[in-house]
Amino acid sequence: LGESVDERGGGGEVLGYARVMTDEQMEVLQKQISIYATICEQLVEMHHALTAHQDSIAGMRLGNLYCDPLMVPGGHKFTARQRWTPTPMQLQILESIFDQGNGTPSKQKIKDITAELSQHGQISETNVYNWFQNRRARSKRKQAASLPNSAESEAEADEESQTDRKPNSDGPLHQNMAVR
Amino acid sequence: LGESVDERGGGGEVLGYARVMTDEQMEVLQKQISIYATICEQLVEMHHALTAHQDSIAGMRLGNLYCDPLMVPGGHKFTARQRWTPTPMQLQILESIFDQGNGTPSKQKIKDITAELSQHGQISETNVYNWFQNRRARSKRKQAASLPNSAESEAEADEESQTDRKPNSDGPLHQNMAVR
DNA sequence: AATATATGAATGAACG
DNA sequence: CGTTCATTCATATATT
Repeated sequence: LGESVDERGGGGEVLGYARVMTDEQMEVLQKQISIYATICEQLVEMHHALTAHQDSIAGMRLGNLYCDPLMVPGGHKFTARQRWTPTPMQLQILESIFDQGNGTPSKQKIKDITAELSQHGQISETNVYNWFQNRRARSKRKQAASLPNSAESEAEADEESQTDRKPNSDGPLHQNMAVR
Repeated sequence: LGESVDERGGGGEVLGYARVMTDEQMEVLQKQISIYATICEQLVEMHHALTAHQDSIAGMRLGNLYCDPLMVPGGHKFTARQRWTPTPMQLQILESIFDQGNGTPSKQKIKDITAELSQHGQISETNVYNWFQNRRARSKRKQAASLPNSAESEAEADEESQTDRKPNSDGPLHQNMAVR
């Protein structure tokens, strides 16, 4: 692990806000992430070890426990979800695949990916397919905001920025902490 | 917690280096951490479930590892994200435009509207876009809830489950998965 | 304060 | 593929 936060100041054309972190803070952050990474590794390992023999522990799929940390102090109870929701693990994997560049995966790729992801929760090929479609589409739709204003510095090519706060989870930044 | 990340040493002079992160990077980081946090939560939960019958409740050995200075228990964020709030003036304008019927605020329209509204406060095209999306969707839902009750006297009895509607994911339907 | 509701934003799925 | 719909999540605001 390690690495983490690279900086891309971009052409220096950072619109919107920027926050400043001291080295100490950076370290704390990295450590934090590192700790999670380690814990996850160990837990996953443990999981595999534990489920190696009795792999059918009451259908104890990690993916099936969607975290439903909803408040619901006493109102509803958990209703089954009608639409697929990627587990964090699945998301992690999907995201990393997406970041590897190669655009929309081929049919075969989809199958492979689905196969792998299903180890982390229920999922279908359609889900994967849709996910990539959406990811790509939304990632693209992001250039819309800043085109009329070309008066700004133009350092690199693929620098996108936005005028106001338009937080979008889309990742222009290919920097996912590897869990390894 | 962790308000923002700046400030340190009151003198106002920063020793050492400081790095700058864009909002996007912050988001990526937060998401990353959040994912790990969630995965860990679930794994721990699973661990407990797995070791439940083993009288050694010692499943807590892991517990000591989590140190979590930055994380907030509720959401895994350490920075609060502010969301756009329309000013009364903006809202009024939006509302009137909405009432004009044009259900489809085309891209160009959005730009225009945004331009106009920005004279009355901070706003982005995405905000406008979202606003119309929500407005329409909710206005639709409202009427769906008011006129219906026709034949369906509904012996009902389902606790609160309006659950099954779309058989979750797996398998069956595949739309045309283009192979690119 | 604690809880309830309104509403901006995120996103899986579907449409053309 | 780009756009749109439907549902959900999270936060701001209102209510007790």
